[in-house]
Amino acid sequence: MAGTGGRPRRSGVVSSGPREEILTVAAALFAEKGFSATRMSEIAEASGLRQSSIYYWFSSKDQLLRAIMEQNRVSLSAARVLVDRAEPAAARLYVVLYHDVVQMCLAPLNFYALEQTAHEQPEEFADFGLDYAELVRLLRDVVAQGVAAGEFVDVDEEDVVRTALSLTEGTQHRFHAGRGDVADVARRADAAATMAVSSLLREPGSLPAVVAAARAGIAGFAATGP
Amino acid sequence: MAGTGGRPRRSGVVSSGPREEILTVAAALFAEKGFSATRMSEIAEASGLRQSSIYYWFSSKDQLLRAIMEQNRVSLSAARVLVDRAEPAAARLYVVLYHDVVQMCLAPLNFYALEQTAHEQPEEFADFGLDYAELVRLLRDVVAQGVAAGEFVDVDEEDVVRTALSLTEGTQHRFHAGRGDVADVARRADAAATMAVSSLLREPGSLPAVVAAARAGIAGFAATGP
DNA sequence: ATTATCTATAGATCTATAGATAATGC
DNA sequence: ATTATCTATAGATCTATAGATAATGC
Repeated sequence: MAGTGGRPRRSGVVSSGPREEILTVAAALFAEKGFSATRMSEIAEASGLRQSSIYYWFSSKDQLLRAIMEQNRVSLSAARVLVDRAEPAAARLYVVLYHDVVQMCLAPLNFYALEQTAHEQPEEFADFGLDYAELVRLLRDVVAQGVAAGEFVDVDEEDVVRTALSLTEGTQHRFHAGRGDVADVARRADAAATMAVSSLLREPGSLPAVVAAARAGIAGFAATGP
Repeated sequence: MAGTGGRPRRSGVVSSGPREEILTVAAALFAEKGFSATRMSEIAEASGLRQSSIYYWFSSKDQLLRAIMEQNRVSLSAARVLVDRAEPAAARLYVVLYHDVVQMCLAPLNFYALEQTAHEQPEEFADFGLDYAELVRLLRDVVAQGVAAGEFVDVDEEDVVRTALSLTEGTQHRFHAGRGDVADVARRADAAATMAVSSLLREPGSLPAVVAAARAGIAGFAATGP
């Protein structure tokens, strides 16, 4: 990509792939200080560039955020696959919530920062809200299946799903806000998924079996297991 | 306070207590758009004032935020009182978590917005972090008491407390982000506290009794019951 | 000739201050 | 005389553009 031509940087920093580097740096700054409070000059400095050189790669600050969000789309793949599988609902719910935390923690940008921008520019970021709605729908089905099968106590599925997502989101926030250690992600994801699932189990003693089944499942769907 | 003297506003809006009104308006805007992205001119316009008139009441934008945070200090009173009481740990934990959600939801400013500013200006907002640490400590004690008494399954107290607080914080975020209806706060607080507590109970069937005991307790400590 | 950077700066904010103005109270 | 507002604006950013410059590749 790079390495061919171009005036040398004043900072002396050599980059292979300035575009990716700028995205990484910008995501970290947006997450730390917020989109609006982050200056293009700060992104440039952290990238070893002059302020205006960022505009060679991205035509505006908004486009920069757009590019980060595309990298960062919260995937629904696990939920989509698992909603129709035969495993117990508890194990499937665990897997999806676990994934949700891992994905948001490993993403460069705090989910809430992303969400706020989507809220400010609804037309441009409409797909974002659609993904979220689909995740809610899929999880509601899984919870309903668990209730129907007698695995879960009788609950309002909508409430439970919203609460569980508040938990995964709150967990990723605490991680990002505290400059969390990547080695910690699996532990936090497990804690969140365990809390949500075991609050639903009619039989608390079945938790170890649920987690074991879920881990077998996680191996099939995720890069990072507990 | 007001009503005495002063040039009339160009907007015609009459205010008794401009200071309080500005704080309310500013908190709403800070929560919605973030501190940095909110302009003094927007706060002024929403208050029926001209931009520079805000400075008659607050010497700077930072002072405005400071004043909001002081109004908004997350209270530890319930936790402080309950840590030493004789009720079952489950009921006490429920009460504190319930309160935590209610308080953060009813506060004018999203807790995370506040936390971010505290993070940016650590010297000025040191008390904020101390309050949080105390809450963690108190809750850890309550959970440890529940485990020792056999009410709760055997867990890592630190993990559980951090996870439970991620849940209450995530819940208030979802509330503030969604322009939640105040009538909904009790329901959300109950959902969050219930999820955390019932994930710990050794005997899930005891949940109704726990919630009943907690409600009796809530009446004693809070303005808002479920 | 192409690529990637730089310097310089126009134009658009945004915060905060200075000083005028229009009420009420004495 | 005091209070609370207003208008006007200085000064400090901050984004984005224009055009120059210094590499490599042909």
